[in-house]
Amino acid sequence: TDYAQELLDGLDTLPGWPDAVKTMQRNWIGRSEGLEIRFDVNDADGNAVEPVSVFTTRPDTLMGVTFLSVAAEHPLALLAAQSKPVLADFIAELRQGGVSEAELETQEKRGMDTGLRALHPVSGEELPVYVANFVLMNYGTGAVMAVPAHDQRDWEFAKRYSLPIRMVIVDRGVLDALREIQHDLALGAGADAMRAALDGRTVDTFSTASAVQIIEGFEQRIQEQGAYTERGLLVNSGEYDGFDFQQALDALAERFKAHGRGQRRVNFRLRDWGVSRQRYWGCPIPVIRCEKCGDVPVPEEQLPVILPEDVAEQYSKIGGVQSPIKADPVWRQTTCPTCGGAAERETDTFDTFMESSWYYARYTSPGATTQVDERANYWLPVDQYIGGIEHAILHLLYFRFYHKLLRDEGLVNSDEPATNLLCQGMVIAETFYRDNADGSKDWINPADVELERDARARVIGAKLKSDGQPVQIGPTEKMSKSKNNGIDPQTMIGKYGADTVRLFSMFAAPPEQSLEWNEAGVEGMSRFLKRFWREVTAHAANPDHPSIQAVAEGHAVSLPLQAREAAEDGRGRAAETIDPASLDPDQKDLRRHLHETIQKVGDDFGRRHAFNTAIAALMELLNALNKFNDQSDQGRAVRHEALEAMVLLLNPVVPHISHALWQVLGHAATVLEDQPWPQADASAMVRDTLTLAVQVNGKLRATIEVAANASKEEAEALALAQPQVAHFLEGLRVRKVIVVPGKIVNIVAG
RNA sequence: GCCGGUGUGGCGGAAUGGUAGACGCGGCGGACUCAAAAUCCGCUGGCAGCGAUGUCGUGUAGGUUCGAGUCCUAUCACCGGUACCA
Repeated sequence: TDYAQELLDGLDTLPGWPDAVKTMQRNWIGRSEGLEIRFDVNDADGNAVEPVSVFTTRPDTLMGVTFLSVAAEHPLALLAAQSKPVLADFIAELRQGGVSEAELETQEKRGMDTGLRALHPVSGEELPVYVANFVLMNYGTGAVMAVPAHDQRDWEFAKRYSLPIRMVIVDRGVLDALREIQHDLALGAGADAMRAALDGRTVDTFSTASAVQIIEGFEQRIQEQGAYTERGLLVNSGEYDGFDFQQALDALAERFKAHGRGQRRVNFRLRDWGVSRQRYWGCPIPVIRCEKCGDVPVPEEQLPVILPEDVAEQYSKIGGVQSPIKADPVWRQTTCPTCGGAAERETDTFDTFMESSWYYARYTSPGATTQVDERANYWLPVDQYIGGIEHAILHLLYFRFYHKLLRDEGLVNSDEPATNLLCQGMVIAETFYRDNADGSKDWINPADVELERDARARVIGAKLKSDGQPVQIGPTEKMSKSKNNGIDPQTMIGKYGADTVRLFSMFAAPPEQSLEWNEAGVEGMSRFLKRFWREVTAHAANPDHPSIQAVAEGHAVSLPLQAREAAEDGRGRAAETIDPASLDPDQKDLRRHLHETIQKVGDDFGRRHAFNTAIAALMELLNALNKFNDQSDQGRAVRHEALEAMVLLLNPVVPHISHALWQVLGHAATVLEDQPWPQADASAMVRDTLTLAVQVNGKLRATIEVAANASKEEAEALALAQPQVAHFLEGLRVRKVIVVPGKIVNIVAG
């Protein structure tokens, strides 16, 4: 918690982290500002006992406090329980229950009166003190001031135990109504002071009767339907009437400071990290307990402390649910490193997050004899960290916290452990099963199942390949042994090759989404790579292809057969160069398509991390190349440029095939990885004409081709001249035409 | 409960306020083949229509906008986290 503020502020220095993760961490750290206020407390006989402090973010509701709630472990609860057995039983019962936040928050609100009475710090009124199951000892002070009119949880509690609900916050309309009544009263009584309360305004919006109605309606809603939790204006609060939130906060902070009864305070939801776990696996906490010397760290030369390995045997003796090293009477026995007397080892182990919090730093310093060495500062922070979104809070917060610890120990010199974070999804797959007679299920691997479809290609059933009998279709879920829906990547790699499997993994979904495994999809990727291979080798087999040069230079590269034959015929000649000015429209189109693809792939890989759309763009380009049968010199030159660029663009995803094809394209002497990343040529992307969508009242009615430099007026005139447009404008008057250059013409008519 | 996310054809998904369904899978039809596989070509959101085309359509209900899958409000379902699963 000492690092809470820094962990919060550090999030603003991480533009490369997903906003969802940063938002979750901010909420988890949960910084809130408010007041800590001390309430004096009397016992049932009216004698003063220890006072209680509460933390509140809503001091403006102070005059609406009708009781106090404390956690079951709170000292006041324990004090009251001493003389009240039924309360002691209740507290014991609450401690039995679950401790997780989800359990505490969803269970029914329950409580019990302690019999103690807190004194309101402003009014002096006596307020009951309840033990409540929803108050947590480790947040704030373990005690809260309950304002049922303006806090929904307190409201539910008050309803259940018939405690008063006192309205002290209203919206502007209600306050005005209240003032109207006071104004009327003041006139009747002739009291100038009341007139002053109106801030000099003349209020005649309300009659007294309607004002009463407004106030009663507001109050009734609170009493019957639930708390009003918005910030508003204070009423029923004596000298603070009419104040807004900030005024009330400032006034009360001042007042309590003067009386030594409270102060402004920043509170964090974040709790300290309890690093011990009562279980066997995990690193033993290297501490020895000595009756004489207390807790003594295990000396460095005795590290690491090794877990016993005969636990299976031990376990059968122990039974039950205890950690084997806790139950083992022998393992713990040792001697005290300080006094040499008999002592016992700590039997708790570390939370496994202890190791996952700094492994990345240790990885920079293999073989180091200290935790990390100077290599850490060369490599860190991590440029690109990748992990599942399920780690958004715990691991990724411990990770950041630990880095700051390492920094404060002088082991690293950066503030944050990773510059960029990508949260990837899980791999999921379909599930299939058969019901057994005893109600259990036999899960069947998707690879053994064949799907049945109706005429519309919808899946209507599934059957086991081996016996042809039907199986049930289950949900698509995270791959697991228990659901038998796992696919061994090695089997897939053996069948289709590593490139194909990688390509599918990148294509099936954006990385942050879950990826649905589907063998037919993998086959599709295999088809794409085969088509690409054929496209390149067919191009290379052309007698005019530059790869011939490679053989001529004596490089014994493994060219595809056709290319090799062409090469050995000695028919090679130098590559044609592209003359952009002499390209025909189809050649220009292909070249523009190529350079637009280069731009898109670069952006998708580098900025958007949208590998799936980058691959889709390359598939489109291959489809275009496939239709491009131009065998002229310039046609081949354009194709050659496109194929080389595609090989380079695909290299990060399919390194093996692209490495081979790079050689096929005539680069026997160079390595693909040494080549610069392709750059889009702006001049190749220039368009002569653009296609605009034409809408009438927001609905698409036609498309038009306009010159790239056409004016808005020209586009508008052409749009209005379309027969389809005229048809839909019949009987209507054109009111407005919106032209968005390069995109759309929208005709608004009515 | 609270915090974060997701919801689009038969399926995975695309669309960075401007032509919804790119690309892939599946399906249908055709070519090649003695045949099958592989490969290639064409079609493929629903409804109506021979067709041109029209119309509906992005969980649900509203709203903002000339224009909304995209922004806002409410709501439903599902997924992740909720501090001892890691």
